[in-house]
Amino acid sequence: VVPERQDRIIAAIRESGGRVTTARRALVSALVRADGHVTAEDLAETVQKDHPDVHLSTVYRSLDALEHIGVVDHVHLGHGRAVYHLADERHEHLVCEVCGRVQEVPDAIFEQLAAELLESYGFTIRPKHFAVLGSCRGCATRTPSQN
Amino acid sequence: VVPERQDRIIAAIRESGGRVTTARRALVSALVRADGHVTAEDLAETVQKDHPDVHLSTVYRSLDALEHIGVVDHVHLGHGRAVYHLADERHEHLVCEVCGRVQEVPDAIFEQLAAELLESYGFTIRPKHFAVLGSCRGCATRTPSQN
DNA sequence: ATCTTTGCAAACTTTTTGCACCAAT
DNA sequence: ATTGGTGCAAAAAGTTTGCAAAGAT
Repeated sequence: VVPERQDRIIAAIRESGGRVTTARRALVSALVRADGHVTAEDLAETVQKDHPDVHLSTVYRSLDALEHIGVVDHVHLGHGRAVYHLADERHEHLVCEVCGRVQEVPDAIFEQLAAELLESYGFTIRPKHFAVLGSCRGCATRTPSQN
Repeated sequence: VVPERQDRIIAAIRESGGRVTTARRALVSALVRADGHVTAEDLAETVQKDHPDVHLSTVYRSLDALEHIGVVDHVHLGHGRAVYHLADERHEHLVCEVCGRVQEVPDAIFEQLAAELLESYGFTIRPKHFAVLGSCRGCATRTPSQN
């Protein structure tokens, strides 16, 4: 178990004036146990194993609340659902358009790009918000399937 | 006018076995005249000025066809609509999360990152597919509004 | 007691699809 | 004459919202 992180998040909810409910406790637990790249629906399913009447809309609303207090971030990996993860996971996503696999890479890889965009364009990137699409090692020669 | 590009695209449609219809001609014209960053709905509106009964679904289907033959690409700039542009525009998008402004930067900026990801992870990026989010010069100090 | 959060159902937004008709080759 | 494209309406997919009831402080 990873109790510290959960407790820290629960505390953050309380500090922000939010209330700690069963649904939120379960959601935080699901987020901490998830390996990242989970959709709201994934999280809802996990939560619903123990608390079957927690509704998907509650998950969305709670994720929104957690995002507002900086605990959670979400990323659009392509078409369809967004994926959510804890904000303290400092990594980016590489999404293979051929096989669909998602790989995490350390944030540091983007530092050079960030510096260049800042110097040349005055643009400060917040890279976590979007994934980098392409093809992974095994799929490099094949054509990316349309998405 | 920019007739060469239109003609090249029309030819490409024909070469791919596709048919050159009024709707497609108008769509290609709208794409060429657009400054990039146009949604399917933007394009539909432009097309409908001259051809009011071209349906949004036709625009989607034609964009899809053009994307299949490599003429068009689309990008998700955040929540909501995707934006489409001609594939021969070699640039990326920087989207400011504060003021919403979209800035184009040359592809070359991403070469170093591409090389690093390829060497370290065997990952070949297709960067055009997603935008880089962050804050532009004027907005750098302000907090990005939640999106 | 108060004020937030919840469950539900329904709305909403963007994109896709089924189908019968039309049009390009 | 074929076969692919089109308009329309309706479905899908993902997310948001209004409301009254339930729950946390």
